[in-house]
Amino acid sequence: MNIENILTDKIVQGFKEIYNLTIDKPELQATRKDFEGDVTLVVFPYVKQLRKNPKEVAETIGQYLKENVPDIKDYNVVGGFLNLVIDDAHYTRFLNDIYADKNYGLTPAKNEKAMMVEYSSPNTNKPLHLGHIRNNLLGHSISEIYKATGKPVIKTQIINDRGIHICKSMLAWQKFGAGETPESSGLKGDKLAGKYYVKFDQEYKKQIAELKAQGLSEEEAKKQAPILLEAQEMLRKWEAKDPEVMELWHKMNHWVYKGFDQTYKDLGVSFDKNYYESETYLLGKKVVEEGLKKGIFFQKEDGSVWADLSAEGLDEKLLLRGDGTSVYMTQDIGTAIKRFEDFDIDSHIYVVGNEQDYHFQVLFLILKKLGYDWADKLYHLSYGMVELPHGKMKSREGTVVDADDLMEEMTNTAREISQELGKLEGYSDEEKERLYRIIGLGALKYYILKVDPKRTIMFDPKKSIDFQGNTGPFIQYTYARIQSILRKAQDLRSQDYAIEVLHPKEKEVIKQLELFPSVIANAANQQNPGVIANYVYDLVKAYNSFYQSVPILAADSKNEQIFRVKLSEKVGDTIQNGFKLLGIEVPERM
RNA sequence: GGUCGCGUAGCUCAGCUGGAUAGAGCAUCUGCCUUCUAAGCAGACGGUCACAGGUUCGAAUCCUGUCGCGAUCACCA
Repeated sequence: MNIENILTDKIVQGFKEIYNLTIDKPELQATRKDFEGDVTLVVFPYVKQLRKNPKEVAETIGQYLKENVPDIKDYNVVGGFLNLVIDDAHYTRFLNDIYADKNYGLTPAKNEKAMMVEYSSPNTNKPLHLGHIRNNLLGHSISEIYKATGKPVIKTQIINDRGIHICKSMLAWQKFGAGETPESSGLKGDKLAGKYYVKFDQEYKKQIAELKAQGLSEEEAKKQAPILLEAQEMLRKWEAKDPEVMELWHKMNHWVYKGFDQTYKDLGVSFDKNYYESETYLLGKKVVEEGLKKGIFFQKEDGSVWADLSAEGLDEKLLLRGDGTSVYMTQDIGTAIKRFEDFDIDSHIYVVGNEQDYHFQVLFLILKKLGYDWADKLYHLSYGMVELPHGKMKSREGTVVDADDLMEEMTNTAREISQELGKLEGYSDEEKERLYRIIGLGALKYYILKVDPKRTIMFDPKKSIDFQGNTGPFIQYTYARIQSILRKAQDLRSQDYAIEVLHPKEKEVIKQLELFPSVIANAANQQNPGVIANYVYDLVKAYNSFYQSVPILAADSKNEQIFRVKLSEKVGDTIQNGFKLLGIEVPERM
């Protein structure tokens, strides 16, 4: 049992017995390095009610804890701070207790309803880019983190496979593609579709220029360009299920899905269930119409249906167009309801960029108005944009950082650094390449996930990402070194130890290990994988400091060797488990 | 203009459910590879926590206002 739980119970009991005062479980903090002690209780909050001075209260509680908690060896008081010294025996015992549990900190799946997590949600007219990488990493990681708290999770994406943008790439392929396929061109399917989406835009711009030369205004030209009219015509045909258009649509989407699958696989993310916009885009209509009958929504003269959210401090929001067709909001209403029908879930996270904050605010409000009791169990995991040094990514200006390219670049950088350092000599090329990928992707994933999701990330592709300091490779490197020790000390791992006194650095490492379960809970509560990343970093810092200052395999006594090897192994396990929550692999060597 | 988010070291970021003297990495500088992997360790340098008020024993953290940056306020998705 970790020391904090023991102590907080005793502190509550102490206040009751001594002062007859009932208090909440206190928050303990780590004692500052410049003071003696391991954990600290701040007594200021209680002195007011007790009308006693802080020092006296701290002394009294300190004395009580020393007498009643065997692991409290001593205490000291500085102002209103009660610093408690914990016996080394507690820490050696703690390591022993958790040593054999390979899943220390992780809670097995509880028997309760699942949570659905939606992320990625790509358009099928262009490849995935850096923004999707942040989205996918967050979605995958938050799913893993919830699973680690025991919550069953169902991962999903909504694939935006319909609409004018899809028709644009289909049309351009039809006109200029000359039958090109992924096989014939050697391009990934999503790249091929993206190529023709760009092609469309080029042609469109050309036509606008021509029309302007003929005397039309910019606005008129934009509306009248023949290629745009053709695309709109294609969308109408699609909605009428024209066989020829449907066939083309199926063919190109199939290419794109295959390309996405490859990117997802490389990125290490996956989905339990896909939803397609083409299958769900009409769903919300019925619900909205029923809501209209019940008077939850209202209708304007042109027949359009609206939600009035002015009482909630928001505007009116369109739900159905005058011609009865649905909009984005309508679709999301329908999709949410369908998901709660399809699956036995009690909550839902949408991993979507913060430019849609307002959309989700409105969506959740509308579902609540419609009377769904799960409406307040919907969360928008809103994340900031990824910005490049020149500003935002714009696909039309070619400043998009492609997801596949970026992953390859990271692998290349890992390869260069590794070769420069002369690491991995003697391993097969295949093995080396596998490790370069693990390291390169580790750098990328860690770089993105360690930052608080709501913050905008500044990403400079030229400078690329560091491999030193607070980075994925730094942590992976520590893991690899631990594995090296374990290979050499195989025989020590099964033996028992008896340690009386700990090296201060060892104690710091175990204190860090003690925090792991609560860190996972925090990460889930805050929906922030960065909490895990920064924790693992702290653990590794503590371990490295220990590793450099005391020998592990050449320790003074056999007991110490065993203890230190086991401690190293546990740190390795925790790095691995922590990184798994971030979707980052860990190398046996590097 | 309304709403929401952000503003901490030269740069990238922690800390934010109020607690002791503000924490890392990068960059710059100094040491440490005959010892378990130096992608490492130890140290130096670097701060009016955007600004101004307020709340209290105590504020980077909570409240109000100001400034700066971004997003959003579409019969786009």
